Amino acid sequence: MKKFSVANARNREAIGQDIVLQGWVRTRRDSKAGFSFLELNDGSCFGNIQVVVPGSLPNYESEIKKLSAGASVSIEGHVKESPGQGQATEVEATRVVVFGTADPETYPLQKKRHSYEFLRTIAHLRPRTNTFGAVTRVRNCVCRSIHRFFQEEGFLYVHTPVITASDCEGAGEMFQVTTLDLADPPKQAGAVDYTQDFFERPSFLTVSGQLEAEIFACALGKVYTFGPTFRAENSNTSRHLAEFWMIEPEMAFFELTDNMDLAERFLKTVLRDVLTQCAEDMAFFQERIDKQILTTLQSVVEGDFVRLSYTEAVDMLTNSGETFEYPITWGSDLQSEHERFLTEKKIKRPVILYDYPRTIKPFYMRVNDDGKTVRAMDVLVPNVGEIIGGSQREERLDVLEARMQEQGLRAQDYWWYLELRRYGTVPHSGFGLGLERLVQFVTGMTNIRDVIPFPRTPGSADF
RNA sequence: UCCCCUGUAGCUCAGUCGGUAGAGCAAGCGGCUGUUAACCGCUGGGUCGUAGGUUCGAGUCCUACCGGGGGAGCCA
Repeated sequence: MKKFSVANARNREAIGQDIVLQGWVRTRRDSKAGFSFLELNDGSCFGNIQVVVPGSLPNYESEIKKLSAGASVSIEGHVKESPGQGQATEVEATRVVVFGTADPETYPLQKKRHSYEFLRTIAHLRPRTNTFGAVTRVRNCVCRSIHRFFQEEGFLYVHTPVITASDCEGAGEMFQVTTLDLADPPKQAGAVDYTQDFFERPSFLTVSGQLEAEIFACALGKVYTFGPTFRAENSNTSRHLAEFWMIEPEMAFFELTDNMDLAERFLKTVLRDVLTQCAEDMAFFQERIDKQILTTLQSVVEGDFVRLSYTEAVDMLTNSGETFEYPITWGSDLQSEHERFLTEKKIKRPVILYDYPRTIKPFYMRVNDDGKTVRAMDVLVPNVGEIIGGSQREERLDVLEARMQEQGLRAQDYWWYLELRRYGTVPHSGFGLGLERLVQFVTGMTNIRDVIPFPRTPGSADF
């Protein structure tokens, strides 16, 4: 007999076949007519398959009648059209093998709604819930779509290092990596002697692969990274993780408008793929998580992103008539409330803001001819806020050196980065996208800790 | 890190003005049923986050700590 996934067995085309199904019991309902219904799920799709188990099976009284949520089984049976409502097919079991029971007295998952807070405390079991199954499948779909998009656009997937010895990435607090004995580190003149550490210098977990990605873009054209990223910021919000996955494309011969075009095309492709490939999971998010999610995603796919310069955005906010907690002044960074107003209330679509004041952006962003702004861009989406941050990179050696000096950075720490400008420099651009924020946006899940299998946040690294 | 809220049964929560603890779901038992968040009845289930304090008396008021949530900052 052939093994079928639940997804395949639920398909009408399976009717008439003798199959094997293996998975976990979601519920059991008994009929006093002498048989039982089992709802079985194996992760292959959102829905369960209904298995009808006749009372004539030899282990019916001894095992089947004791099955409860969470038990694991292997079922041999015949697929037929279901006479009941709610499913196209069902399986009439001829044999049921119980792999493992799940004592209902102690099994934490019940046939009811649990809070996400509680489910986080049982991260080893929460993938068995409807919501986390759906999140996991959508997250997988997003990742597949990301790779497909870049591969079809001619990008090379490059692996930038997770461990970095340069303390100069400047994108936030870093986790230090060391093999020194922290209780008694070797010392030299009162300070820790890092020449005795594993890499013979202080080293850290990466906060961005961008600078290394630029190296490959400046040799091979279009590249992207997709890997884990670490921030030791003590930020406790529904949009931040200490360990998250980031996608960073980097393109030679791309100016900022090319960068914006790519970002827009990229997001639309991913959303379109999720809508078509995860329809059943998305219907669940629409029903139980966010009643607007399908129309929101659909409108993003169909319409153009609105592009506004920072200066235009400041004017729009100033003239909006809206009262904000924080004042709007040209030259200071926009607050969350400002960004949310633009993308959720005023424009009600994704917004790309660009040409930010140079004083609030990092050294590597290209300075505009006005001398006051840089070629930065942020993509803002409803509900999540900033989902993409990127820029055209400064390719002029002298300007870059001046910018580093302006921001108090030592040129020798960046010697290799500067050499990219010294030898065959090219205009280039790129952006960074947080995978979990994208999954949040797509699913409507409000807490980022519920779109990653094992969230790491300040004070929390269980499982 | 700051501000606000919160912690009561396995889970989700109620608990009034300070007077010895409640519901729904889950579980166990029984009934009913081609059922589908099944339904009906009965039963068991509690160191009220922790430690102090006020009081004749604290789930309730006060303080500290711990956990969780929301918002802010930082960012992706």
